[in-house]
Amino acid sequence: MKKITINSVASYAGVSKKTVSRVLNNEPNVSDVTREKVLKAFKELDYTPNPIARGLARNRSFIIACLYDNPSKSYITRLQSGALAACHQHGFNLLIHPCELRGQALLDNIEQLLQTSRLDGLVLTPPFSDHGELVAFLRQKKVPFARVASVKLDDDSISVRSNDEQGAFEITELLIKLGHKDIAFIKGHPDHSATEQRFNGYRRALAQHGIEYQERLVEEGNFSYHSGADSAETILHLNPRPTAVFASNDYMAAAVLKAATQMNLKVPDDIAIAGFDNAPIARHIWPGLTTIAQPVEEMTRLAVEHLIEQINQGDNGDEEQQKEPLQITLEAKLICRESTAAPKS
Amino acid sequence: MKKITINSVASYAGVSKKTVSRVLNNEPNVSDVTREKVLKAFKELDYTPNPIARGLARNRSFIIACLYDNPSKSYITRLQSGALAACHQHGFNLLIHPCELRGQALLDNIEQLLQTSRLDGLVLTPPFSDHGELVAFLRQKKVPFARVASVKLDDDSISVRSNDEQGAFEITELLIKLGHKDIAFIKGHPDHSATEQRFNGYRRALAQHGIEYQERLVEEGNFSYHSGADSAETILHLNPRPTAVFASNDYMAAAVLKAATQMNLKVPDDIAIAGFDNAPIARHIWPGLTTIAQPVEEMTRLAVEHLIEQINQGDNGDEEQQKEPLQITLEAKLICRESTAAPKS
DNA sequence: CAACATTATGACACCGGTGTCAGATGAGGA
DNA sequence: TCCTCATCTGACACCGGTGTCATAATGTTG
Repeated sequence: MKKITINSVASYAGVSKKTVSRVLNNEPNVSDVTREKVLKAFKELDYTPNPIARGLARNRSFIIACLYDNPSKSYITRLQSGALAACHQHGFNLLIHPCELRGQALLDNIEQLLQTSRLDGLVLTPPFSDHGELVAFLRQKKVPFARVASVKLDDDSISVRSNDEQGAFEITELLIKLGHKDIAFIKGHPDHSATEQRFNGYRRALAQHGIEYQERLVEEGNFSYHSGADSAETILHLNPRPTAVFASNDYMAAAVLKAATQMNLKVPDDIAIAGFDNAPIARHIWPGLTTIAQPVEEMTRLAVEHLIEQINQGDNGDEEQQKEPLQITLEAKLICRESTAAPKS
Repeated sequence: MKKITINSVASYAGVSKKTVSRVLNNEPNVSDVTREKVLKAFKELDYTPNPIARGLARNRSFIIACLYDNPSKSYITRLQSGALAACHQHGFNLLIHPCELRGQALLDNIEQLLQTSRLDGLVLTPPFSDHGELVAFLRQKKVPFARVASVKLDDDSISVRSNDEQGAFEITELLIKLGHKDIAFIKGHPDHSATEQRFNGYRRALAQHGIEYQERLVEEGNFSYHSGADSAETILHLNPRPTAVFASNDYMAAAVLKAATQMNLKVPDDIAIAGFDNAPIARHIWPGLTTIAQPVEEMTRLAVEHLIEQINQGDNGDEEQQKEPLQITLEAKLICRESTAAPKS
């Protein structure tokens, strides 16, 4: 089995390389007759262009990388799956780049990534979406990028997010309407902008319903199960104990649930628990967690979709066509399960 | 900032392209003086070779793909992380390729993947590790591949696994030693070879301890939480009810735990539960699941490591150096948590 | 010192595509 | 009929590396 190159096709169809290339790229100025001949040759020879050669000639790699550092495996795989969907649709491939670094080491690492793989673009996911230095660095290097779940919408880059603040508001409001007044809150990782957003939603709901904000009810977490367990330890021993806990994600909520169960507290009767993200664990435990579902795949898919668009347009002439800011906010959805109910007394 | 190519370096160092290339690839026949000059030029110009051009010239892409279809997100990310570690160490990049297809559609899909990305090699993870047609297809196409967690060790390909049969044996034996005799078993997905292995371990433990195998205690699952819930429904309503349930993975075990809790059964007192894989959920729920931990990252890392070795050697002459079969089995480890104890009565 | 082996280096073609530009072809207008 | 212009097409250089081979420089042997 010998390799089929553009030359084979050209001689088979009786035209020049360049004409084959024209057909390949849907360029204008090819007569219908010629086009048909070439397309026929494609079929009969079962030709597939070599993306590497094409990449060399066009100075493109058709590769996008997805940068992440997130404790939630389900979140990561959902990100990946959305990114892949968009990539495949446009003939791109996806490189995954988990990265725990921060500061200068992060920039060095990314620089190396850029150098060694000649990426066409980068998808930033939390907590990198709002990493100021990194964003500035990429801008300076003129590397196209898109941000998923970022908050700072004050510029012209591509950004797709869901409404964390609103989600947190709704879940807090739900608890309030059930009759809870002492609602503990566990914050997420300070690097993630969602952390602030969710906290803001919590406070807005309290304020709007005339409930006083109590600092004693707020714990610092970092989105990991472990941090949730630590926070739970503190919260569940408060006196008086809050009647509800809203954790900034489901892993931390699951940790609260486990701790409460170990203390023989009934959930939701003795203490109501709510999470965020609708991770698989939210429905794998008993009682299932009331939480907020975000369209993670869709967010990433859209981000990559627009990123590829930008890459492709930057490609053909016109230098800096300066699209208008492209910022999309999708809705998050409240999901009620068994972990929330009215307080017992 | 202009691009630094091999030509810039060559003229800067006052040598030819080819000599630069020689230094780049650590080829022999370069005098120390020349080598130093070139290395100095690398440093001063901050040169990084273009992997795409190199790929074109050598007909290599420096890309490996990881093929998977697994319901467990944590398993997937662990696979990825092991594969990435090995890839990065050798200057390769990793493409992820989740794939739900089977039969001819699967082969077509892989063929397309090969065509469009010009992979250098493929890592097969369950359930593809033991997919006969796929393996035959890859062999015929002479695409290097390595298998993770495969069972059929009857040939010369690279394969890294852990001892599922032994793990299942140990966990069953643990239950038996605690005093359980009626131990239910939930099978995994029939496509995964681990399914058979774990079942074999279960039966061997029963046999070895003189406990009669009861078909009524065995349910068909598919490794998903949902299938575990279905099986649990059946098992927990058996009469007489078994005193222990061993599910082929942690998700199904978690489903059993949830179902049992909903039925007001105490775990482990009324019913003991064991899982397999040591997924995060095993320690995120209460009571924590007794389970088997496998070195998933390490398995994949080793597989990729050897795959790259094979790719690199196939590269330089000598055609078909026919290494001896490379098959590695790592140990799995029993982890005891709170979900197992002696039967109550 | 001639004859030869070995090492070091560069010229040049090549990998498989794309960009540039000049020339061929055919339609429409004077 | 001749000229102009728009549409097609191919020759050729180029992307940034690697492989092949010839040749120059050096070392080894009889």
